[in-house]
Amino acid sequence: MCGRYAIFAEPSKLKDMFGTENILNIAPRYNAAPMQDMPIIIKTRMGMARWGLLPPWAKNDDASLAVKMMNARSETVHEKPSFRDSWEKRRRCLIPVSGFYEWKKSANAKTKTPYFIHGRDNDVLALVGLWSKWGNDVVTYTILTKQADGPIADLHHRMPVIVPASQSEKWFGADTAQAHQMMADASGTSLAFHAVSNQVGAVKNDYKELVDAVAA
DNA sequence: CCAGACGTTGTT
DNA sequence: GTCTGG
DNA sequence: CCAGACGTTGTT
DNA sequence: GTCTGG
Repeated sequence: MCGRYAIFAEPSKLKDMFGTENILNIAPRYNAAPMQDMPIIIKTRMGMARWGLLPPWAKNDDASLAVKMMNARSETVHEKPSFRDSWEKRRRCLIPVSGFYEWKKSANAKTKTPYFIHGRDNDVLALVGLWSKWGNDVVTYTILTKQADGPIADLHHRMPVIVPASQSEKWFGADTAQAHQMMADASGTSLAFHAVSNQVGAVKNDYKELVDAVAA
């Protein structure tokens, strides 16, 4: 799945990659966590939104509800009450990430090791997601997931749905059947990963060395 | 009818 | 063990 | 996702 | 808001 990630690309590079009409002056992040405001792309605009989808019918700005919606299974997203509305109304987004983290438990489950997963060529990855608006100004999003393939299948059996940035227009223009097809076709074969410091576990830590390789 | 959930991953 | 905060 | 808290009364 | 469970 995807419960922590990094985005440290130059804002101008994101603008070029996704062809957005605006640019966001965002600081590099090495340890983005659910319930934080992060950049997302909706069609040709880039803006900030809070990670963890709060459904429009929520009675309050309910953090315990929203945080559970940080991921949505691509296979069943259309039928879940929490995501249905966003799915049917094509409230799609792309989440730019430099890479994301997964924790692998040891065989005896006593310890866990964090890994940083990134594109083999270190390009920014475009994760697909859905967004929702609650009230007048709470915009939230979720990251879609699917069965893992490629090198990281050894690490985890689920992974975020990743599409080439060049398919941005296709993603936003697709009907729901085509969108499902795009997600089914998404692959993790061009990913690579390495073990990183346990320091990434604490959300308060947010510095560039977190993505550096350490002995596993 | 009302009350309560509404999610994922991973582990058993 | 379970919930909350980040 | 992980880390860290998990409580009350009364006082300022 | 809508569905499920009781």
